[in-house]
Amino acid sequence: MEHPLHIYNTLTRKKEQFIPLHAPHSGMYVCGPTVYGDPHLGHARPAITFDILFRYLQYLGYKVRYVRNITDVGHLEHDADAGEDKIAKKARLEQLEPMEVVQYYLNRYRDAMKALNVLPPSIEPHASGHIIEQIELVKHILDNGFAYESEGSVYFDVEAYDKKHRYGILSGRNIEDMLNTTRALDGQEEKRNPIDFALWKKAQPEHIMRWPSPWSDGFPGWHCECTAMGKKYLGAHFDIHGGGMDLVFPHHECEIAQAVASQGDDMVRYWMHNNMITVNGQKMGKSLGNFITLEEFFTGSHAMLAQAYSPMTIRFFILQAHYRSTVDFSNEALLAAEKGLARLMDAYKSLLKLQPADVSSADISSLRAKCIEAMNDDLNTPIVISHLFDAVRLINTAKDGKGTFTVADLSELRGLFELFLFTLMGITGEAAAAGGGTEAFGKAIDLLLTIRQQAKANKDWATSDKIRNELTALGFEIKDTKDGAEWKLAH
RNA sequence: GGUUCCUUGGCCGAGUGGCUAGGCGCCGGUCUGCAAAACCGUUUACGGCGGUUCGAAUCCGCCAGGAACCUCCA
Repeated sequence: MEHPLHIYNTLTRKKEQFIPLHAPHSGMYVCGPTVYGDPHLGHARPAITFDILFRYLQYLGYKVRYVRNITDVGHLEHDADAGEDKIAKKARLEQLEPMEVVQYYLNRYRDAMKALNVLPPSIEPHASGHIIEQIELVKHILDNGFAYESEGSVYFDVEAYDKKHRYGILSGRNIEDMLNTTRALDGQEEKRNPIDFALWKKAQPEHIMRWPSPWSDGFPGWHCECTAMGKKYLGAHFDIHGGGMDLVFPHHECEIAQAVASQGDDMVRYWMHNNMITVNGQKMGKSLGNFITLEEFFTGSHAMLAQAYSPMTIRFFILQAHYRSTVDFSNEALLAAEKGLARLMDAYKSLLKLQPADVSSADISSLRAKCIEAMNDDLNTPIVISHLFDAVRLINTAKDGKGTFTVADLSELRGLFELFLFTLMGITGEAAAAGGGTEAFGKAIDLLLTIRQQAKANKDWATSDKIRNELTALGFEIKDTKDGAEWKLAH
């Protein structure tokens, strides 16, 4: 590789060259969803970001194990439902088994990810399926003197830990500041220190998701699952841990503390975080209630949406911003993404029809290297896309008869689109136009357009416009070109 | 209050010292029976005030505004 991959490491706040611990193998762990609600646009960001990384690492030749967990236990509520977790609360409200709720929303999540063409990870471990591993983790931390038992619960002793290591290394905090700013949480009176966090929580009598442990019938604290499952599937040291920026503190900070407290050092070499999707400048999220679910985007069924947006539009919209920047949702921005993507796809289709010539009128040899360079620069997909648009201009010029390409250059251009747009950025081809489109169906449309062509030749504008207008009304887009008419289904 | 970070043209969004980012939109032109599409061209930038430098959107300081995290969150 002439340009090695560099990724931004939150821990060092620098771009660093990616050097896997055990090439050609590479391991990545990404915090997945808590499955207690429909997936919204915010969930698409990390899924797509790390999907790009997953695809690119494979392209570079690594054998990647990608672990993305399913959080289906833990996550304490902060209000009066002391000790009751979100899954259990939802279950009781809906009179469903907790695992029924989990399965329902997990299915919904997977459907949405599939629509977005997010590749399934190598392993999707459930927190509830790894209670034993989490209990083992807590035991190690206790044995090493960095935790204490209190009233059947186990808490991480942040102060003891901070004397030997440093708590706050990832988020840049120090415990003096945190001592002054930590709010009063449930179970506070059981803790030695307000900033201590739960490793194991004793379950209240009404709490239905519970497991036996040496300390009580209860459930693991909410940071344990990632530490335990990361170690189980990727080993005590692995390459990449990713997630949303909102997880840096406390979640990932606590994961580091747990790893160091249990095994002496952190498991993770590179910490990567995607930024948030915002609405009117504010984070789109469950707690603010300002989220739009992915299904609502796909169907257009939300008051804030001017129309439906296809999964590929959503994907392209997200990839047009760098993953470490916030991206602000608006109909205007989504519409622009939709049109831009259509332009890209149209150019690709035109490319397939271009006839080769003896010479090329434009030099395209640098495009591939530029795209690779952008990918290597911390997965800069907006730059990759801008280079593809450069190619679009050249293709369209040739289509207009004002330029030519050799066989080799046509094949290079095709390869460019196929590699960067389809394989690496995961844009799928005929997603929008494919609906019900069979060969015979297409031929029928072609027949109508042939009739229209004959009418035009006879200057029978009434007939030709009637065919075009009625096809348009039925949802087709008709384009007249030099070589006859083209059509496609408008979403 | 603390920690981290952001402020680019009508909109979105790249860009860490000098070279046209790109997309969408607008306007003009080419093409077209008309339109759409396509192509060409044009236009509007780097929150404010200072400083460093031959030169700053890019580095430093101050000010203004905003965000994330400090409670579950992607």
